Amino acid sequence: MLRKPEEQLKIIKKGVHQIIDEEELLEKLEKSYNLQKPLTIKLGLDPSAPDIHLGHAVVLRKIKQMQDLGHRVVIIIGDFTGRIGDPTGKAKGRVALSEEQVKENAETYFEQIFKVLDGEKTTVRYNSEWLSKLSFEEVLKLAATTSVARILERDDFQKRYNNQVPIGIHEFFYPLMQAYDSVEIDADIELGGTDQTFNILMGRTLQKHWGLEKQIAIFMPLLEGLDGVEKMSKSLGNYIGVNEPAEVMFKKVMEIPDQLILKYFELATDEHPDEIENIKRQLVQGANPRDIKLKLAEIITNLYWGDEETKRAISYFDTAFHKKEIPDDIPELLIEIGKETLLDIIPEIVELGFVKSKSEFVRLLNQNGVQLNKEKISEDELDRVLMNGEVLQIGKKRFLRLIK
RNA sequence: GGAGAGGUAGCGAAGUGGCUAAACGCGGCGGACUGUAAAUCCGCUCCUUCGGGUUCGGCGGUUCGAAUCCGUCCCUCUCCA
Repeated sequence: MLRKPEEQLKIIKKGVHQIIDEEELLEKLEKSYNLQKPLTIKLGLDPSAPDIHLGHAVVLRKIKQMQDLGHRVVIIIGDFTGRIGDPTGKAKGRVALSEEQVKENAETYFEQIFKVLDGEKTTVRYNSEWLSKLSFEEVLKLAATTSVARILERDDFQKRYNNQVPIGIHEFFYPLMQAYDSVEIDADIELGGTDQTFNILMGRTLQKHWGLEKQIAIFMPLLEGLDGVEKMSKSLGNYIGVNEPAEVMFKKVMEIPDQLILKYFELATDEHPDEIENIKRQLVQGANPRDIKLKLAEIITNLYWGDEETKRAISYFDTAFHKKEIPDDIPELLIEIGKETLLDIIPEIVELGFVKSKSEFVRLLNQNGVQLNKEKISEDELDRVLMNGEVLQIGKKRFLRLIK
């Protein structure tokens, strides 16, 4: 049933940034093959930010490949870690999540994750199950496995320390708690982005301490977001969410900087390496990156939304941005009788989130950023009575159809 | 416990009684250009019924007037014990 260890290794290695340690991995694969016993892959999730984006998906895709090789995944919902705060320190004093919120977030996660992973080969655990039961004595034992100097090696701590940004003592336990999860489930492999280096390696240290076989650490490259510089993250707003509507996803892929096209092919699609080589050649030979990007956007959108939705997204993109016409499939606003001018509906479009505030609307208007039926309008046209089906547009991408 | 330095818009950072809704940079948004991207240029970036209203860690005070002065509280950093 399982493929030969060497073959497995080859598949696993594709696209990864680093494996610690490759020889150990081969040994594990051999053992697993000989006993016909799948390996346990650990995937830890923070329950506070339930939006999965293409950056997360890089890791998920790799895990899926291993599932296809017959291995099993244990998802660990970090409900306990999530309850005490945020290790990045960005959201200080974050409110503790209630049990229900955690459950709710977890559900949202699953809905997204299983767009990539195989649910049949996945187990879900909550780390409060074991972490909340540790005694102070056991916590001390945990803490004694490392030193302050070692803990401060962690990138995030180091940065904050140098920038004189506070670090809570309890935050030192984050890596330890996460690492302890590996002990608890006796993980064979843990995957993560390179930003997880410290935490994942800590898992190895702890497992050794507890007399277990050390887990293999597999690091995936970080995927840059739409800005092309920072890693994709929700808080930076440069992300492409797997749950975003097909049209949005398509458009966002089209917005990535050209230099990232190949990286996206490598990390965000399941294209064969030969095909990626082929694309690289085309680019070098001077193909218009736009066309390559169109293909990329199509492949990615299709992975999450399927053929039909993807077709719709393509045609939306083509009309709205290429031909610069008004697409069919846009949000609508029902106009109440008696409030039939643009001026009248301003409060409602603010309410809708179409514009942030009335002032912003006025500003946009003065900047030639507002169009009605593809014609720029000015302040003194605000009191014209609107007709059924007219389309209000802001900038290049915001459309609203007015219905009577 | 002691000494010192700080807390200003999404972020970084000026501003030490009125000319400050608050310089400048980044980010974001709109326009031009384009390939939809990048680069570049221009504009905008608290809310508003356009009269005004609410902002500079919190609260209270001084003053005709406070981000700026005083009191108090909270928070952060550094050094010492």
